[in-house]
Formats: sequence, C-alpha cells, structure tokens
Amino acid sequence: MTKTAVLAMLDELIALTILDEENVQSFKVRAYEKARRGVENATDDLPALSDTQLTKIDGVGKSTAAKIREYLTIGSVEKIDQLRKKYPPEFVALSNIPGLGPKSIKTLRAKLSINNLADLQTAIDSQQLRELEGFGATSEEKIAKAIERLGISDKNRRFPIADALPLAQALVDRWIEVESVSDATFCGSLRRMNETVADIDITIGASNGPLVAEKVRSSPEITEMLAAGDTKISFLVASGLQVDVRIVSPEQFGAATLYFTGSKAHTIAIRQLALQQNMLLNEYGLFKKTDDGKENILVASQTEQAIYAALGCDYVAPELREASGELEAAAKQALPDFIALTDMKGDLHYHTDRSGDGRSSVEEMVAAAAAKGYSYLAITDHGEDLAINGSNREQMLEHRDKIAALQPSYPNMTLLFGCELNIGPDGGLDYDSDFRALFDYTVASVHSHFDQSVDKQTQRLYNAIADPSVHSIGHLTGRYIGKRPGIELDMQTVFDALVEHDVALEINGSLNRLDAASDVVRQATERGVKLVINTDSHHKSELGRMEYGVLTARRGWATKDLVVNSWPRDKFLTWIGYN
DNA sequence: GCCGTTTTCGGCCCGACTGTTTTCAGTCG
Repeated sequence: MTKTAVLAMLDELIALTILDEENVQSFKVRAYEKARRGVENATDDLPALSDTQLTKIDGVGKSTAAKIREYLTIGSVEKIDQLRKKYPPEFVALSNIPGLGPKSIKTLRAKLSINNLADLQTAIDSQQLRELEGFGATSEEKIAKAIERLGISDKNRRFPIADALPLAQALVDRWIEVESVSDATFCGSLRRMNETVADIDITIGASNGPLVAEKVRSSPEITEMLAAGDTKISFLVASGLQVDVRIVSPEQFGAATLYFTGSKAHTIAIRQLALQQNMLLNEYGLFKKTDDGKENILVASQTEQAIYAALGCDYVAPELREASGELEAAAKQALPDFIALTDMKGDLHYHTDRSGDGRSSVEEMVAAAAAKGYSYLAITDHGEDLAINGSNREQMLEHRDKIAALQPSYPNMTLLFGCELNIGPDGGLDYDSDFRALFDYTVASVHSHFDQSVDKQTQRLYNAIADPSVHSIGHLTGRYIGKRPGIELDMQTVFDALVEHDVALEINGSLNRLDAASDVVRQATERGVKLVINTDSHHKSELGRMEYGVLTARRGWATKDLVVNSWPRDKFLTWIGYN
C-alpha cells in the first residue's frame, strides 16, 4: 500500500516535471522515470529503509530519496505542491489527449488562456486553434476528434489482457497466411504478458510489404483508421482498443520485434549495452561502427536470439524484459533456471461438469489432459460450501468412484481425487476434517467476502493454509483483472505461513485471473515458497491456459525447482503423501 | 536528476511520422 502510494507520488512528479521542462524526455524526467522503476522493483516496506538504503535503490539519488522520505513522513512533497500551483490537475489532464504534448498545451494556455478541457472545447468550437502559430486547421480537427474519443482512448486507458490477447492472436493467425509474409507476432506489453495493455502492437515480416499493408488496411475489425501507410498502420476496433501494425522486411524481423516488444526500459538498457561495445542498436538491426565512425556494418537483425548473442548475452525471453535485473543476469550468463511450458507434468486445479460451472464431462476432461501427455492430474470440483457449483458428500463419493473407474484406461497418468475447497470468511473449509482427508489433493480458494480488512483476510488465509488437508492455495486474491480488485493481504505473513506448512501457492492461468500476480510470484520465489501452475479449466478447450500461467510464473522469476507440478510423478506423489 | 573500467563533470537510446514548415518542432513508441 505504501509503495503504491509512493509510486503514485512519483507518477505525479513525472507528469508535472514534463510540463515544467516542456519535454517528455528531458534528462530530469528520465531520471525520475528510472527512479520510479527502481522503486517498483524495490522492497514493499519503504519506510523501513534508511536514507542511505533509499539511495541504494537503482536510479534513486539524494534528491529523489529526500522526496520519498518527505512523502513517507508528512504525506506530501513541497516540490510537488509548488508545481501543482503552476499546473493544476485539470490543466495537467489536458496532456491525456492524444496528440497534445507539454509544449502544445502550454502554448494553448499562454495564447488562449486554456486551463481545462472545457476551455479547449470552446476554443475549438470557435475555430481559434487554427489561427495559432504552429497549429493549423488539420491540427484543430485532429484534437477535436481526439477529445470526442477521450472517454474510450485517452493515453492512460488500459485493457485487460483477456480482452486483448484473443484479438491479437486472431489477427496474427490471419495475417501470417498472407502471401509473402515470413513471420508475424504480437509485441509490446501483450507479448511481455502484462496484465493490462494500452494497445496491440503487431510486427509482420514480409517480402511484399505493400501487398500485406493493403490486406491489413482492409481488415473487417477496423472501426476507425488512424494512420494508413505502407509500413505503419494504426486503427481502432469497436472496443476502443488501438492496433498498431508495422511491416518490415524478413531480414529485419528480429530487430523490429525486439524493439516493439520493449519494455521501453529494457530497450534503453540493451541499447546502452550496445553502445558500450561500440555498436548501434535500432529497430533495423545491430550494427558495428567502423573505426572512423562513419559507417555501420550489420552484425545481426533477423532474429532476437542472434542480437542477444552478438551482444554477449543469453537470450532474454519477452516476459522477462522489464528492466528488473534480467539484462545484467543475461550478460553474465546467469539467468536462473526458470520454469518452462515443456516442464509441466500435470494440472492440479481442474473441473468437470460435477461442478455447477463445469461444462465438460469427467471422461472428456481426463482425455484432454492425457492428450497433453501429463503424468498426473488432480480433478478438483467445488466443495459443498459453494451453494450453486458445489457437491455434497454423496455426490463427491460417487465422483470418486467414477474417477477411479477411469484410472485403468490411463496407465501413464495418475488420477487424483481432489477438491477445490472454499475458504470461508474466517478461513473455514467445506465438510469436516475427516471427510477432507479423503481427498488425494486439494486446492483451497477464496470466492467471496472480498471486503474485509487486511488483518482479517491475512488471518483467514493463515487458517486455511494451516489446515492439514490443504495442499495449495488457489487464485490467491480472487481478483478479476480490470473488473474486480482482489482481497488485500499482508503477503510476507502469507508467504511465511506457506513455507511453514509446506503449502504451494497457485499461479492461475486464466487470463482473467493470472493470480498470484507476477510481482507476488517474484517475492514468493525469493522467500522460497513452493508454487503450482494450473489452468482452472472448466471446459476441455481451456487446457491451453497453462502457457499463460507459465509465462506469469516466468515474469515472477519462478525457478523450476519450486514448481511442484513440474516435478516427476514419484517426487510429486511423495510430496502430497499419496499412496 | 543520476552516475562512474572515461569516477565529481559531462553525458544521458534511437528513430518515424505528422503538420507545419522551407529546414524543423513536437509527439510518440
């Protein structure tokens, strides 16, 4: 909570400084942005840090450390208060309008006394903008249009990954089939598996760019065209989501995807690394500078792997590119042994139509898991406490027999009779302890009562974790990304409990959940908490979510040794006490 | 504002597009 507030303070400082310096990337702005990233990657307990420790945070120097201290002590920062007087919030908000930067809005204020959105609208209505030096009729119309769309496309609007990824995948799947296309991928924060994205970036490698561009420009999803060139095309779709498409030659595909994937901070870091080696990196390739500095000789461009290799680095997968230590580790060939999709040996949160919300039969669900080549599978339909979706004791025992009857047909996959237990408001679980002991494997999860205090929620989780029947905690916070916030917890206490009771923390692969979140996973990994990556499938078509769970785990630097369902069958069955 | 294998000053990633301009400024990624 404190860190979130400090980050918000730094965000405001950045926005105000951009205006004050009239430059979105002045050195001071970039310094603040770097400091913000440092704080983001630092400990949650900022007040516990001394002034010296604060300046140890990457990018935080004396001045920023003093501002953070000031904020933590008195809840405000003098510098920000001063800047607010010069630039009130409703004036700063004008910079959310696409196409308007700091220079423009300050010109508008100086020449037309525009201090807020209403002033701007009035000026546009009376066609005053087009008379200004540096503006024109076209600019005025563009700004008017941007304001009209503001509700659906301001610069800060973000979309849940569950909305963006399926569309991006569908577009890529379609365009990769177009004549002369050698490769295509979505990039940006979506490829890095961020939980929310501002837009969809797609890079296409093609020998016949204009032909592909024509195909892209005629896509049926387009509700509004923003830019329609032969190499760069931008459009909006009905949801308001913006799609940016770049078409490059097949030889440039690697350099282009590396650049368009970002993150911005990772891009800057890797370009600095190139500079140190007397090389130049841009979206067209990695180039060696000749001794006279006049010429650049291409070193690598076709694949991202070749570029990292030429820089002396291990390959850094997209989901790791957040400038949180990955490049330093890759340069030393010291990236940890992260979990990979091919390591996964089983799914341990898995529903059938025994659950009210399940939509495939147990036979279908087991067959789908077997097709994945899994060595073990826990079928975890809801316990009795979930009134509509749950099962009573009789139904559960009948279900157990059904699962047991299927086992002989699957000699290579151990079927576990499991349950998704509901964690009640105080941490109570379904059935009674004797009945719960009948399950081979359980995942306990929160499904309701989201509005209790941090202390109460933490105690609630502790009680569930401490129960001997519990093997894992499902979707830790119960959040739905972009729709419902999760419960608030004291994470360190939860991690301690998980370690103490040897219970695994789930990473749920549903795109609506991705819970535990990658930043939580990273802290949990550092604490040595065991992890489990699941699909929470309710239909036979949902097993592919394992990939998203694994990517989220990798974003959280989860190592293979901690992920219990990557373990060989014997080791895993021993861990759960199965015989 | 930050930082140091060029270490307390001098540099800080690199480029495209747009609209306004006659050579560039501003915005964006």
